[in-house]
Amino acid sequence: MSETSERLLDAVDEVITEHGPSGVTLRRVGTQAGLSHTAAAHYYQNKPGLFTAYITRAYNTMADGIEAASELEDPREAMLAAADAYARFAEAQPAQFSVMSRLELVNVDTPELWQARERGYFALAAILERGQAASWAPSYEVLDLIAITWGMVHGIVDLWVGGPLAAPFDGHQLQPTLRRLLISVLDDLDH
Amino acid sequence: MSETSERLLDAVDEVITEHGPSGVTLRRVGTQAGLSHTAAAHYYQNKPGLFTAYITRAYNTMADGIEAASELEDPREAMLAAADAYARFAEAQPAQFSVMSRLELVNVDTPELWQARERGYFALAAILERGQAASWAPSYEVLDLIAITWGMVHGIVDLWVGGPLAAPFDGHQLQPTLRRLLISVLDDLDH
DNA sequence: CAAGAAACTTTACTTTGTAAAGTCGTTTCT
DNA sequence: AGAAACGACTTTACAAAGTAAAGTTTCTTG
Repeated sequence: MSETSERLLDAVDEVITEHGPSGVTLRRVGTQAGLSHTAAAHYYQNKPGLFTAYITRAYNTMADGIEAASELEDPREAMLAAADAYARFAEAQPAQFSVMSRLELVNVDTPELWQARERGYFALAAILERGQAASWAPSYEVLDLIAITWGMVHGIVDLWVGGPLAAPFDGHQLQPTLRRLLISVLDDLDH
Repeated sequence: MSETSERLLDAVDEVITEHGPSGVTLRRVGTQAGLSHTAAAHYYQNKPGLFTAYITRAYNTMADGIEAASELEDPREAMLAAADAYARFAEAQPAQFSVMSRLELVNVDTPELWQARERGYFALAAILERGQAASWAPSYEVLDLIAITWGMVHGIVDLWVGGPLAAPFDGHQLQPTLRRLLISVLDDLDH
């Protein structure tokens, strides 16, 4: 990863922020980075290649936060911290969050991308496995716990950020609300 | 809604299925519908206009399913049926589901679109209000219940359809899995 | 039956993605 | 040291796509 190729990914951020995800053009990205209109294609082959790199970096950034959370000893606290990290990332990097799930923009057969996506999954699975070993919610399969918690966290964040949940929750803040809801569900799961 | 304008929206479906969401071009849609390459622009002004109409129709179709479910007497059964409808729609109309949340593709200031999006929300809210009135999960605010259940359903479906949950749940089917998980959570919420 | 409107198509122009070849400074080989 | 090769881009060129504007044909309506 050279200096310049990183700068191009930063330029994608700026272009998305200014013109929205579909306002991203290779030419604009190049210009934004202070380079020629073909610089992005030079480094990343083509537009899918650029998005693949951009989204892979986003997943890795997000996974950093989740992995950091997973280092907390208490699995319950780790889970809440992971959800916090998720919500914080979505709000801090809306440009990135808004395109992370857009598989049609990327080259789907890129190992680095899948690896980056898996990091968050594995970190979460580790937290829940520890929680289960510590007799927290022992009656559930780990896989089911992942689906419930991750699904809920992702779903609420996704429906909140520009989605149909934004209006009814107007005036509330995502992060504390998500935390409160997750605590409720975790408490209920744990009996 | 004339015959022809509907046919153009069907053509969008076919083009997405064949070329993916970013393979949608006005020219292709026109050709696919057996018309000229500017026909879609003629009916819907421009590309965002076409997507706005397409996505609005998708939300309405989905809302039909949820509203039908909400007519079941038992609120718990209605909730499960609504989740079923959600998952069934996502699997039956992957082309539509894959672009429904892509706000950047549409004209966001289109009342019909927001109306269509709200229909599902209101139907769900009605189910949960009835559930609460019937002393089902009475300790929760309706808004929180919506966030938890809808968030979980949407999140799982979204992470499942082409997302990172697809791999670990390989071999399972979305609809029964979702139903099972939702039942668990509803049972736990209801104590 | 004439006048206009509806339902498109044709033409034309601009933006964008991308291939291919070019430039220019730095490294490596002999 | 001088030539060859390479890296890091830029320039040029072209086809696909969005869209504005004007044209054509067919249906309505007075």
